[in-house]
Amino acid sequence: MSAFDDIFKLALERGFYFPSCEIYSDTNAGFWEYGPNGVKIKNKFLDLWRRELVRRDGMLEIDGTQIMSKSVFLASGHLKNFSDPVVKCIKCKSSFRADKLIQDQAGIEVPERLQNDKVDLLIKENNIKCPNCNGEFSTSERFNMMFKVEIGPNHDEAFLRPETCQSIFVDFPRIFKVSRGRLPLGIAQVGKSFRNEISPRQGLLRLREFYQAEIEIFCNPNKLDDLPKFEDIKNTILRIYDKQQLVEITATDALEKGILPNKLVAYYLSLLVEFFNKTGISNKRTRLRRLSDDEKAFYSSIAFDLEVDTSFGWLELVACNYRSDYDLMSHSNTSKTNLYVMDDDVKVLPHVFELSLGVDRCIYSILEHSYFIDKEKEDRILLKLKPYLSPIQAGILPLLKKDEFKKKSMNLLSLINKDFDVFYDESGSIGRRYRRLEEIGVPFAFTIDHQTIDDDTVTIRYRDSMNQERIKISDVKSFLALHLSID
RNA sequence: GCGACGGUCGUCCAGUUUGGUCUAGGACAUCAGAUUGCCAAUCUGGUAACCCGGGUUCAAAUCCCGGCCGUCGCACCA
Repeated sequence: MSAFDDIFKLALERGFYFPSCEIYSDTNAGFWEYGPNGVKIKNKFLDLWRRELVRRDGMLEIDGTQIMSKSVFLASGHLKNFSDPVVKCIKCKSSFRADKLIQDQAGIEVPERLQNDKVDLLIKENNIKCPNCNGEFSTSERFNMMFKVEIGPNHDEAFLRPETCQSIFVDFPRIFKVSRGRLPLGIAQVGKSFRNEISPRQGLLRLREFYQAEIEIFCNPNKLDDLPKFEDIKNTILRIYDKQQLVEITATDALEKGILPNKLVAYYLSLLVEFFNKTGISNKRTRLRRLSDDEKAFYSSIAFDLEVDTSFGWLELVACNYRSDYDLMSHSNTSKTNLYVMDDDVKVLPHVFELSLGVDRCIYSILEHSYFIDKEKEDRILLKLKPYLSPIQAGILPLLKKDEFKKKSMNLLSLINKDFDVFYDESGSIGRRYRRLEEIGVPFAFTIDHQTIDDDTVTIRYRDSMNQERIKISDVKSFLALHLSID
């Protein structure tokens, strides 16, 4: 059984995530729900992201709408780049851009918005055949990854955003102004994005509706090395993969050797790495992969992917793109809005460095890297989640199902359940209850036993070591606060 | 989207070849009770499923058709 199967089974059995609308048979692939435990991990993961990136760097967070107007995507290039007519050979199944074929074989210029039936007619009239096998073509289809929606009684065209960052770009001028922003300025956002993937697969790894946590750093392109806060991360170790080679190198050395282009990129990649070091994803199984020119997105001049090693191989978790002024320039032109800002008395159109994180993939990776089977102890399954990411932080377990034990348990529960995610369980043997807790990653269990009745102390049982020690009930709150702290 | 294979309690599996005691069975999980009392104990009892729609038939989990979903491969993945 693969690690993916183990996690998938655990996710279904313990309510981390599961297919959307699963009681109906017409549910579509690529849509998944987070159950109670999944939501708690996701929220805690995002809290960590905010702590280590947004607050640490003084970024501003916004929450934009998921439906955005057509003009946004005219400017962003999404409409243009994803409305190509595609035909498929019936015989050999190869796919081709229909407009390219018609141009190549018949020399006819095909207008971009030509309707599908007209495209099909052109193919028929000009007797265009598959260049591979000379086979016939199917009727043409348009692949646009964006979901179209209709607004109001006139069915005005709008779209579900295929990436959250467009909100940040279009909101930039107001935020910069009203927040009295200064370059470099990070604007962050967590939210849903939507892509109509052709074949979504593998649970949370490829979704049609998914969470992104994106950061756009707006900067002065002439000051990419003028960054005093670089000192904070100059010794951060980065694992950079380029041209089939992995180097482990400090941020400073990476700059000096020209592996990273400037201090701004080095700084934010370092913050990102320091954040991931706190997620429980094994540092040795991550890398910053430099993308080659033919892999990069059309808007990107420098691109690194933060990747993690999983049972599927290397998986992209964060796309880090230097988007230059591509976005602000095109939004400025399309909307006819001035997006220049003042930086030290000089007017600049800011450049953008982006850290675009796929939340769902991160959650999966954290689960996979936390999953252990303890062969010594009857194959006990445990999720060694960081305590601050665990969906439940402590279990409260009466050793006996007797009234005085239950009463003490309830007292402890009400003492801490507003500040922490805790779970009370009296069902089954004490060993079984410990196992149930560690399977969802609960790091601590407090057991109310005979001695509790005498002296108001409880047993703490640790998930990873299975060790036990005693603590006063009055100290439980501070114990948790201490052991759930991040640094 | 194409091709191959598959879809049965929460999970894993038996049953489908050859339609009929299948009123769908087991294990684990779960719930209740008893017993026990610090690492998945035992006993008793319970809850719980044939992916959806249509067809063939006296009779469909089983055969046929369509759809949906899943795994793998191809293609796609700004």
